[in-house]
Amino acid sequence: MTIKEASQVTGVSADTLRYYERIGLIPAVPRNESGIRNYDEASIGWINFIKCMRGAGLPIEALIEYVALCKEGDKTEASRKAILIEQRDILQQRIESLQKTLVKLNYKIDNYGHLNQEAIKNIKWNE
Amino acid sequence: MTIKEASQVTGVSADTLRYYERIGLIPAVPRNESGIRNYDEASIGWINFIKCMRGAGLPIEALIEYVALCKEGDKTEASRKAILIEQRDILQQRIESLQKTLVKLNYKIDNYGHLNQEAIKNIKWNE
DNA sequence: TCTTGACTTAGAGTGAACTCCAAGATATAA
DNA sequence: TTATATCTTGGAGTTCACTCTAAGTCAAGA
Repeated sequence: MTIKEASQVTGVSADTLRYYERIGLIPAVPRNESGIRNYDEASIGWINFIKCMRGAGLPIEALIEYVALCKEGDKTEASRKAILIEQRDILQQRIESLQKTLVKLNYKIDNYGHLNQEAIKNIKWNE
Repeated sequence: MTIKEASQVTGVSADTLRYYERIGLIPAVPRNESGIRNYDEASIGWINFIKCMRGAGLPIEALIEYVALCKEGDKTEASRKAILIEQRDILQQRIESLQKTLVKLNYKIDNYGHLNQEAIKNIKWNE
């Protein structure tokens, strides 16, 4: 699969695919004799995984480290798992924080236009 | 309250406070005779609101528009509410998407180190 | 054989959101 | 009054995560 096809399949631009590979955010993609990338199932799987993780806001740094550990083989399994757990916990906290903001926003919306502007003023945005 | 105190109270740097005011992300802060900012309760409330919204990923553009409408008075109430509703809906979708990612991440973590690597490979990251 | 189009690399450019800086005004303490 | 600290502005600089460009290679079709 060429980089163009891989881009279409994953929805990640060819430029970004090259960039991700360059910085180690996805493992090296297999090449043909003339050095042209030939994306296989595993490559596509990596791209989709990374796309999903980036979409959830996981830091590029953590993902690069994760990919690097994967390349080193089975002995890094524990460290890899630890990275995922750490990032999972951060994501969980982030979701909880967003949910609190959603509640406040809903409260503000529900009270809009009513005469109880006092209620809105009492929302504590910093908490 | 000086800009330094406002910065300490809200956790937003003085530079960022000036920047936010400059681009209209918070309404003009009252000044004393010599032009120095004197943050009052309302200013602090605005900063905390904006900080909360930005923390939840609401776009600066939408918030600038919201603030501008607020300045125009009661007649813009409906448009303001519409902005909040639109952004609330986006936030809700974002939370749902993050929750799906969290589930996948948990699944991957739970199966780490077990012999069922097949299970992990079957996670569909693009969906 | 020539053209077309897709690929390669290294490196420059971009936009968002700050963050810092210079030069000058003002305020407080010794 | 002098020193120190904090404020002001406009504008330059920084970082991140791409995104684009230039110069060149390579493969397929007319």
